[in-house]
Amino acid sequence: MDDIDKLNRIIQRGKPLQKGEYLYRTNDVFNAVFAIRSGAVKAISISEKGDEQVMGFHLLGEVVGMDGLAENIYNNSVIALETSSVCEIPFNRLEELSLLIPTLQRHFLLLMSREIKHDQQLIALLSKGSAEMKISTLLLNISTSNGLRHLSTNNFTLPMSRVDIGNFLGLTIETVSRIFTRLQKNKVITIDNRSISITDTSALRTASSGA
Amino acid sequence: MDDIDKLNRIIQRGKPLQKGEYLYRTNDVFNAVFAIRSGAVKAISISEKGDEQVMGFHLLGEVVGMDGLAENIYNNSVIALETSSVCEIPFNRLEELSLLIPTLQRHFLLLMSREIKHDQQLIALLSKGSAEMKISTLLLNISTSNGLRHLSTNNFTLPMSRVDIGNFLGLTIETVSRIFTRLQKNKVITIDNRSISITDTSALRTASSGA
DNA sequence: CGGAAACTTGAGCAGAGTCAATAATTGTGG
DNA sequence: CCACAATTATTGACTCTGCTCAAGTTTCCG
Repeated sequence: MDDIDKLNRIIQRGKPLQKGEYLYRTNDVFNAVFAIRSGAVKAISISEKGDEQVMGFHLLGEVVGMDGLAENIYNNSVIALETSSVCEIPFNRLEELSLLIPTLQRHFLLLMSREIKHDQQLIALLSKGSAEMKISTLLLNISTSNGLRHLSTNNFTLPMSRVDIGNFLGLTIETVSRIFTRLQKNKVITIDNRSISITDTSALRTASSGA
Repeated sequence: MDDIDKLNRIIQRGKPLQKGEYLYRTNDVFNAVFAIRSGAVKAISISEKGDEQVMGFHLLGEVVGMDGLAENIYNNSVIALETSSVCEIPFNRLEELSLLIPTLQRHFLLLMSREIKHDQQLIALLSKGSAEMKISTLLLNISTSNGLRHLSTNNFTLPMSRVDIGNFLGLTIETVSRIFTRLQKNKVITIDNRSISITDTSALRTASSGA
């Protein structure tokens, strides 16, 4: 794994971001992508009318910043939801490197197309899903992501507020809250503020695909 | 423009697709992207439950098939909405070529990131928008796309059915129909089956951003 | 021409939004 | 470390947008 070695040499470990700090902002010049090493961030875009749209949450292990690649400026802003540390991967140096490591090109294409796939799943969810389906799916996604990083799939703390969840899924905070209490009443989850336990995964899975 | 020359040499002009014919299907092996030369197509994906989700419409001048690039199989299926002709751009030969034409690499990244941007606008629309906003936005998008190709921005024929529109925007066909008649009553558009005239563009723009 | 598919329109209903009041949690300065 | 303010979350009553069900009309196409 010599390639990994070379890669490691150009990665910069940045200082941790505090909650609410920006990793980058819309229209900043694109010069790096970032890997989340700990914590969690949200990506947002601002509409012409000035209101915020949450485009996604990114947890430990995920890579953000690809959205700036083509036009050389970031399309979204990314904000820390909690204290988070990120690795900066400078892109100009990465481009030099891709000449040496042909697989790297392909790797980037893969990252981008994964993003497209992810966005499209979200489109399907937003287009068809009830409030309960949306929230159940979000919980399952976080659970799955945790699984990949060897964290607990059944007990975790939500890094984002109800406002962010509602904004992301196209729901009001009241509805988000009501769905959480409903899922709890139905013994699918246990939730206390932001700490959540999935008590019946298969029921949650059923709910996420339209009871 | 020698590059364009080289490009032209590897493009294949295929036979026209008839309405309802597939350009490619989900899980087909990826080997080309396609430029729409005339007509219109829709991209769809099928959920686990077997129902169809319209992921987008692609009109004259657009490029489809990028969704297969990373994993070497197409994520979506693409179907002709009307008789359409497409150019096939074989990817393996394009890859050889990118070595000769460095700008081509960048061009592909641009196409992909444009797709991401587009998807994200759709996410914002689906997440926040009322039925009227959704439909107005769709009409404006078609109008704009026509403008780019030097077609009429104010009078055109919708290539897709109400079912497809509803499916795409997360609405029922009844709602689609009602919104059309409402926009007509408000003198924003004139619509007769699939032929549509935008009579008050600024009103339509207002409607699209939330009256 | 006739049947199927696509579209429109209406009446009633339900899921999610709005408005409003309260409770819990977090953060801050004394 | 406590008290108070600010933020965040819950819950209830009511409203409204968009869905369902149903009937009728128009368009398409063999």
